[in-house]
Amino acid sequence: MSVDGLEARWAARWEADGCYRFDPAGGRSGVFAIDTPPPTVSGSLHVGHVFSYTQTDVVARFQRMSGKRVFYPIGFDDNGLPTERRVQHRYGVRCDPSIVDDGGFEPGASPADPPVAVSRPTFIELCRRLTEEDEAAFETLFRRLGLSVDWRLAYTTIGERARRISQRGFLRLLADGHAYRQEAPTLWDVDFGSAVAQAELEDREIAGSYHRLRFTLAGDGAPVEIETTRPELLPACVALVAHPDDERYRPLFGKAARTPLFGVEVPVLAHALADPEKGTGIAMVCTFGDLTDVTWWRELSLPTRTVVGRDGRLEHAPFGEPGWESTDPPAAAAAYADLEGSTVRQAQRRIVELLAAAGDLVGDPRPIRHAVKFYERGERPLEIVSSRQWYVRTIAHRADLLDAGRALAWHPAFMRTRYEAWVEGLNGDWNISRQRFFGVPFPVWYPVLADGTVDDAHPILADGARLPVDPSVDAPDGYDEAQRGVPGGFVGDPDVMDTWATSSLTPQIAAGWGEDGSLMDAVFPMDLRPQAHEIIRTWLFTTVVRAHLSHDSLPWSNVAISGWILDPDRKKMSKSKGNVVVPTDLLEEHGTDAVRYWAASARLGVDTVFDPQQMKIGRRLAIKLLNASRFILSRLAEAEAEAGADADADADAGADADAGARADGGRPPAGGSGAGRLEPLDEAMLARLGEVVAEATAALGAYEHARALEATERFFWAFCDDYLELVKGRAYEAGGPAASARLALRRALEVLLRLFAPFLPFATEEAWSWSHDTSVHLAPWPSAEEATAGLVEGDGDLLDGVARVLGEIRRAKTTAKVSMRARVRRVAVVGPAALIERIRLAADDLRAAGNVELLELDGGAPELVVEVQLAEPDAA
RNA sequence: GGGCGCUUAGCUCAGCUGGUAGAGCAGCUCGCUUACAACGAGCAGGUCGUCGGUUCGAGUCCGGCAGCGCCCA
Repeated sequence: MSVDGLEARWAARWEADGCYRFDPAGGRSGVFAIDTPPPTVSGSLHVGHVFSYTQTDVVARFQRMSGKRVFYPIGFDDNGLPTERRVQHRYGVRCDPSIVDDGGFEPGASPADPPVAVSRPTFIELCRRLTEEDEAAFETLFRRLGLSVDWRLAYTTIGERARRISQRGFLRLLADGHAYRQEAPTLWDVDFGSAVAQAELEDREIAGSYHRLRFTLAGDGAPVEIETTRPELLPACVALVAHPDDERYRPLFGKAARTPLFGVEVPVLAHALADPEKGTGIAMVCTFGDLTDVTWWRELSLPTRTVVGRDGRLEHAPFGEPGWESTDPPAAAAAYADLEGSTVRQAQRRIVELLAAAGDLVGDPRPIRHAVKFYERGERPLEIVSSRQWYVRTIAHRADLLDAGRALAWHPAFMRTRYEAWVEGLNGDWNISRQRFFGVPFPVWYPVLADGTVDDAHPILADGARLPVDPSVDAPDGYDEAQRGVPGGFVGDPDVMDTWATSSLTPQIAAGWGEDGSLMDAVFPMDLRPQAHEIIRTWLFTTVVRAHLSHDSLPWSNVAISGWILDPDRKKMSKSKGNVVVPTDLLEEHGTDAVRYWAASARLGVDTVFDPQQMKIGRRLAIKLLNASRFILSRLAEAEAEAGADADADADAGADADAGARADGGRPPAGGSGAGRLEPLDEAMLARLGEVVAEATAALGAYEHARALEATERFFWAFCDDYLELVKGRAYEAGGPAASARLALRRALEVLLRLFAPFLPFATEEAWSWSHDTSVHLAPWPSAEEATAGLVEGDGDLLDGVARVLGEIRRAKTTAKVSMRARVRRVAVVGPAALIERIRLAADDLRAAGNVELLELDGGAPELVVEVQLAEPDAA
């Protein structure tokens, strides 16, 4: 038997039959809704996708078989910066929003070099073109993987519906007072030219230097020395701060100090965040060097003197004018003239020279390594600039968000800690605007006043019926396009939303919140969010925020956190490390069920080593399942053929071809001619099977799919190795004992195929199809009672005892280096009376399976001891 | 610096509420047996990271330490 080729055949069949279509009719309680992660399509296909999406699919299939109507949509995350970067590299273009109409761009065979500037609409069109290609690749992979998603429910995060729902969601936040626009210090990546949110930060250790600078007190000219890693921000200095308990500086609080070079008088203030251990214990506050500066600036109500522009260069600073007062304006202006226009790095070198020349640099700069904030995709340290941005309130809801985290069921539970640490560490509201292009625009315009200035305070909001709108192309109601940018007219908000501002609405987008035919009532809040742990602070957190603010509920009741894939050196697999494995090759080589087996063997939250060996085991399991199924069914068919249409009890089971698809499947044998009750060994096997069903069902219900698979697999191998061998002979015969074996085999097969179905959808479907017309994936999940129905006793220990004796017989044969088929003259078994009596009930099967002539059972010993005496080898 | 997780056979991992260590793979030996040689049977292999505590009893519970990974500063 081969498992190759099953994928294409069954995937096509499932699609044609609409096997996994969601049925919206009926109540919420009958639905299991999954908020599937939309993969970032500009990223590469990755084994990680195969891994985590399989784990979710196992849950979906289990819930579907358990009678739920499974809402299992899929999306593709295509908006945002990763796509922009890919487009830039792929085609050799860059977006210049000042270009009005360039008539499009036809990419050549290779990227244009140097890059061609294109208009915003052209750039967006290129983004769409590329994401369509990417999405097709993902769809192919996911279909090949056998994900039981309803493809009719697919969405993209830049698609029209996602844009409309994002904009509608934004307008609703605004109406409810949960969103606002404000000029504020903003984390800024100078290369990308965009704001960055707290969630997108990462700390990196880089080299820097402490520079000791000499300030002077305004009154007596006494020196005050501070240390800074960013001397180039000296012209932006607005205060000095020391710890309130620091005796060295207490006398200075309230006095003014004068900056070197620029002669700007700044107050000396007290603040608890000043670290007496750091440097000289007194720090300069600049607008803005880091997030602590922002805190000081805000809490001490300091003025703003910005010098770093959005391009990362020092912009004009009008020393001598209001806000830039100096004791010596010409000298300040002269010093600054040397810095203006240069990058922060250049400015740092230059100002150190100036300070040294002026004698205000104390000693040499002292090299250190320190943690600096970077945008996670960026290459230069972030700057903090003052800019106008849209924010969503999070700080005000911190307590509620913590409660929400506690109300969520986390799998595994310890992952909640990540969420709580994040929420507790929030230091500002969520900045949702980005100065980029390929994203969802804000549905907002601003009036242009008569004097030509933009009236930011009175935004013009889009009407809900017009969504989605693009304010860079569409004119607001009551205006026409000719009024764009002219006095008395309007301008569009130039920004787009943070990609998480859209992704935080994936449940609402999938459910069509506010759309015609909305599924919200049927599927929201959803049951499950599967995702990886590194995006707890972004995707999970923002989704919780949106559901809380707009629906006053959790977005889902459960979250399943998958682990990472590690390479054999225990490093996270990633493209940059060059250690990724192409998943389509993997599926081709091992087969889908095999790869799924590997993925499903891993528990949630546990990082897992990429292990082709494990896939080989899965492949063997799938093949074994096909072989065992074929064997059992062939026995049944043969027996039926021989029995003809007579009253053999087996006819009952044989005719009951769809037992598994019926709620009352697996009935006990009717009182036919031969079978009053099942044989004790058959009952024992079914009793054990019942235990396995209970264990697997409980495990899957608790999101412990690996445990369910392990239990099922362990039973299955024992079933094949021992039970099947024991009853093989009997199943051929006629009469009650044979009928009992056949019924037990059929019932076990029916149950086993369904237990394996979520894990090995292709092999189980194939085997199931040999005796059913309907899909195993729509068959009811087996119950323990189904396995044990009608059992009189059902003593699992019997099976174990018999298996132990059989094992001893095998051991003897292996030790003697003879075939398993070799005859055994005598087997003497002693042991506890109760156990011996159980084994006696299966003595015939044991003799047949071991080819034993004489089986002696004696119940007078405390421990089970088996003595095996082989027959003389045949002369032949 | 604070926190979370992990550490069990050569490898990858199970061991849930404490009761004499498990699986698969790899290794070794054997067997073509009428479901399966892409298979089957068997053997061997571990002082459960370390130190201490609780307990009649600890891989399991508690604390310290070490290593690895991650999260947050």
